[in-house]
Amino acid sequence: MSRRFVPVDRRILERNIKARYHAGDIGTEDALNLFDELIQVAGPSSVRAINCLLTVVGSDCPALGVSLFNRVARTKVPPHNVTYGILVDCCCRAGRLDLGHAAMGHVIKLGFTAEAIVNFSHLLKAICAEKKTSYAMDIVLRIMPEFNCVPNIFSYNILFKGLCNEKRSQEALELIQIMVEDGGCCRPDVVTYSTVIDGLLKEGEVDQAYRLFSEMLRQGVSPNIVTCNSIISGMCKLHAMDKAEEVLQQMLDRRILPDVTTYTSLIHGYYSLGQCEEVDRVFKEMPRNGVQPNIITYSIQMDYLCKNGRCTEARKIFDSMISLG
DNA sequence: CTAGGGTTAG
Repeated sequence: MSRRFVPVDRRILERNIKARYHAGDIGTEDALNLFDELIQVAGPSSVRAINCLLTVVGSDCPALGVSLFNRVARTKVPPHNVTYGILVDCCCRAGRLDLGHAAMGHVIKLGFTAEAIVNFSHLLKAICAEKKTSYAMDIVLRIMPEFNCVPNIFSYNILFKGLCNEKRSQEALELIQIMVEDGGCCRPDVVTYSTVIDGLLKEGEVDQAYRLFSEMLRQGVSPNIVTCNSIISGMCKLHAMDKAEEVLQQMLDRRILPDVTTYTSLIHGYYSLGQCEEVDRVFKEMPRNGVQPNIITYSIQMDYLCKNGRCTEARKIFDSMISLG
């Protein structure tokens, strides 16, 4: 019998699993049943179908994903690097960073490291979540290169998020400068800048945040609606309304249409400064850009009115909301 | 088949 002979049953099952996975048509229960079925007849060709099933189960219940992996390990199906990637993610999300490290140990032993960039990302994210970003930085800057695994922008962006979460946005700024000056393949992108600008604003550094936003534009990195809303919201919370308006203007210049979140942030900011004329101006501007207030916008408005002895006006808005549905 | 950022209130 040819070694490349794959039993028909197995092949049909594998093909069926992959097709259903790509159609988004496998729930956790289905995946468990299919796994039981497949594992009976599984061979080396089954690993991709197994990866699909592990992904489904693991994203719903990481601990169950780990136990399925252990069942795979007892068969004659050698896991791929990707299988280990799914495993690392399951371990980390199950709160078992120790097992995540152990799984990476297997990846290293099996010589998968050069292609294990995503596996490292899962681990880095979990390490940063434990506020051990310095350790994550050591992995990115020293350990990964030692294993010929070249860190990419994802690796760095995980570090940036970790630094900002630890209120170390100054170090994040320095790292951005190093990446820009290096001019290599790993330049800061929209996620990098958005993350660090957000971190600076959460530390109250309006001027630095605004400077970094300008730097981002100068570097030719385009913001998106999500980026802008984050910046505008942060600036409004710090009562830097002039800066928030400048960012709004930059949005309009770049044909990024403000949405209800953008305007609601501005309205909240102006109310908190007691600048009702500005609030009125924003309310008038919204429909001109095709944006309607939502329940949050009205709640902010009613909150302000009630706290300033204008309950009758608030009541009118409340009633109008009902008639607006 | 596995990876990164964010937003409006109370």
